[in-house]
Amino acid sequence: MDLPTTVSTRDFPVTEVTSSLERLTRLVLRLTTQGELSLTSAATLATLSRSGPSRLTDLAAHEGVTQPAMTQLVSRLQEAGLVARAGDPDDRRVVRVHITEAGEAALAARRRARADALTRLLGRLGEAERAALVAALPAIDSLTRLLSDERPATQHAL
Amino acid sequence: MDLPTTVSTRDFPVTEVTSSLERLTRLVLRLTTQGELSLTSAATLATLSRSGPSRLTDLAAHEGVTQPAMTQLVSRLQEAGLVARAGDPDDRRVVRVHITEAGEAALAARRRARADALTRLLGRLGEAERAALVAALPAIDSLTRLLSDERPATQHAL
DNA sequence: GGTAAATCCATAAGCAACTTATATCAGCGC
DNA sequence: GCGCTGATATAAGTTGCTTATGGATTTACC
Repeated sequence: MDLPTTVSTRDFPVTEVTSSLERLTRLVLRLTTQGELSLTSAATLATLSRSGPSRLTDLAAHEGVTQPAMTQLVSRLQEAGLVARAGDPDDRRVVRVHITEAGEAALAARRRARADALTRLLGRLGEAERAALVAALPAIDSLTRLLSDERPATQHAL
Repeated sequence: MDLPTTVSTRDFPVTEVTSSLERLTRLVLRLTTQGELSLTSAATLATLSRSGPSRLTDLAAHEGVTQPAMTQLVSRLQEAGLVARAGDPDDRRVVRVHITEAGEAALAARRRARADALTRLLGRLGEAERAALVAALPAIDSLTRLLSDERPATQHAL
């Protein structure tokens, strides 16, 4: 497969990218909403699994939600037995949240389910499309990074 | 830039694709929630603009939400003056929803804002990344199509 | 070292955007 | 003209956020 060797910002199909991204977003969203872990729940569990026990405020900042939202999310996860709260002996204001074994298991199960589903789908794409997808991953991650950097400052669409 | 010439399903980095897609989804979502049109609202307006007046049930099916959800969404959009309801003279059970001029304007404004924001972001990617993104668009659209085809049948993750 | 300010978390109230279950009303077959 | 189906509406409940505020504890300043 060949790519255009240069794609300037001028002739970039901005509208197409936007609508493709939105369609994809809505699908991922709808598929996620089927009674399993929400996107934010899963992301929070993943963060806890990767970074270890964290304070509520840090989690909220990391996942891009307000602190009350994270308090509620942690409460829900705690009720489900997926995380636990513990006081910090050094600073008794802070709550340290850590993932439980059940939480790790739920995270692993979710990852497995998603990987399976995606693998099945990918099998139905052509070679070229798979390759294109892999090649675009760095760009997608760059976009994500740019977006999350810009977000707090200027509130802009997309 | 060179791509791997073959990427089999076996060695495809499924986990990376999944997490990249989810990060991107959460960002698009959060950026969308800032008081403008919701994703579904915008999609509905776009459908109305493209396909003309439609019945509620058809709209609901097209956007993948339940009929009551669409009734409520249309009511909200109507209150905002972006759509209007009209009875069908031939079949007085049906309501035909059509977009208003204000609706078209809102849709255009949203598109412009998103295109601008995206253009700005894309300017900060490298040439290679932009090219990779363009090249991946067909694959992303194929994925979207596969997902929306499969969804009603098997309720699966991602 | 005692009060003021700042920081961390929780609670309250409200909202958006869904869901399921049910009601209403129009058309249609027999 | 009765009953079924089909199109929409209404009701009630849920999830996952939001802003505003309060209580507890640490930090900083005089």
